[in-house]
Amino acid sequence: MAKIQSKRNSTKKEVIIEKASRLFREKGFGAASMRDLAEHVGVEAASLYNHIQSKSEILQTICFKVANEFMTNLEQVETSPQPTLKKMEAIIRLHIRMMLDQYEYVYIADHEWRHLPEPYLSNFLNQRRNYRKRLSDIIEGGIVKGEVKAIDPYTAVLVILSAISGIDSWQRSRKTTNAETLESNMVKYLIEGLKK
Amino acid sequence: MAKIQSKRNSTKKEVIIEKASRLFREKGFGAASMRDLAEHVGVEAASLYNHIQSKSEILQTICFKVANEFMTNLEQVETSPQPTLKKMEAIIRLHIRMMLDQYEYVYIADHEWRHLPEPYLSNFLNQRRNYRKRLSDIIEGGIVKGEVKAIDPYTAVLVILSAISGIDSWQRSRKTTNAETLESNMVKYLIEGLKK
DNA sequence: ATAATGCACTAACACTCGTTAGTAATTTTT
DNA sequence: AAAAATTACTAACGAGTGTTAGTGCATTAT
Repeated sequence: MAKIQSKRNSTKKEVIIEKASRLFREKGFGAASMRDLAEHVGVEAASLYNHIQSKSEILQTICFKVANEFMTNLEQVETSPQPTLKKMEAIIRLHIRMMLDQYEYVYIADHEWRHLPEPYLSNFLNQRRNYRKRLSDIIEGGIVKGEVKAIDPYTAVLVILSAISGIDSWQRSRKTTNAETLESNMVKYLIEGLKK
Repeated sequence: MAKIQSKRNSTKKEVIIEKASRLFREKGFGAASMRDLAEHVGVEAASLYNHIQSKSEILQTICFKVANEFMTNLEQVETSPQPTLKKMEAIIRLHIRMMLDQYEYVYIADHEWRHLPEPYLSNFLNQRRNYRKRLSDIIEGGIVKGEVKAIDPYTAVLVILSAISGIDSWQRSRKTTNAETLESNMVKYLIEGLKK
């Protein structure tokens, strides 16, 4: 290896992706330029290409990293023997926590996936559709077993996921509210709507 | 007046803004180009500037049009003598309906406001903060009067607004669900979380 | 020690961007 | 009918875009 690694335990590629995630969130993927990014990394724009292949490769990495993380967790919850409401609570809590401490990444996967080039775009949307379908299957199963109020499962999924992804506008406006309070308030509201 | 107005009852400026709203939503403000827009309007890019002053003027028009519409409605609800839950239901229903039939505009005001130039950006954010504060005041008033469950009002506002703004991802994936069903399912879930 | 690799640099290419200037045609106002 | 205003056009501007080529230095592997 050559020069100093800016951060311990991270390759330069990881540093680039980390800085990019911040930039993409602040300015949007389209408005963030490679020269912008290079400046934040502390290098010339052309040098970035020694570590990455393209601007959109960064976006792909971020989007699928997030997607995989959620998918992995969902599989664990699906195979666990908890009652439905506990499953949903676990999923909700994971989403909130991801939103709070991997804010940049999650935000981008939520809002900037549009700019993925094909075939990654279709792939991503398929994964997302699949994820939501499986979430709504959990809720539907809960209704059948009589553990959950009779509500349209798709609507419930929509409400839950959207509500959590809205935390971003929270983060900006109220840094005073601590994370646990927010999390428990949110869980309370969202789970209450599922209880019989 | 000169040439044909592409649509009855709308000036060319309105046509431009209408087409732009579609484009801005699909590609994002940054990625949508004036030449793109011109093509949709059926004119050369330079000709657009006979009707508008700049690209960001379009964004401003859209964002503040939406903001004003919500503000006007909020004022009506605030001064009406309904119980708190009815007030909230009215607001929720308006938001859902706006989302369903002014989708493009609302989406842009929700997602593309970042690209507003100052001082419009600050202005917009102030209005938004004000709107949310007043919403949470309504809920807080309901709690004091014992009409609403004791829940953190800000969290409730966040959940409600975010959930509704998530309808966009619905619109794309399930055109089969009719609007009234979606609206009533959503109201059910969101109001249930407020009931004692 | 020598060869091979890794990585940052400068320069540049081939676009695309929002926007302006200037002009001609058409329509509206006087 | 003459003057004024409206609006679409072509051409072009300067700046910014992602990205590639090519060079040279520093580190690693042989």
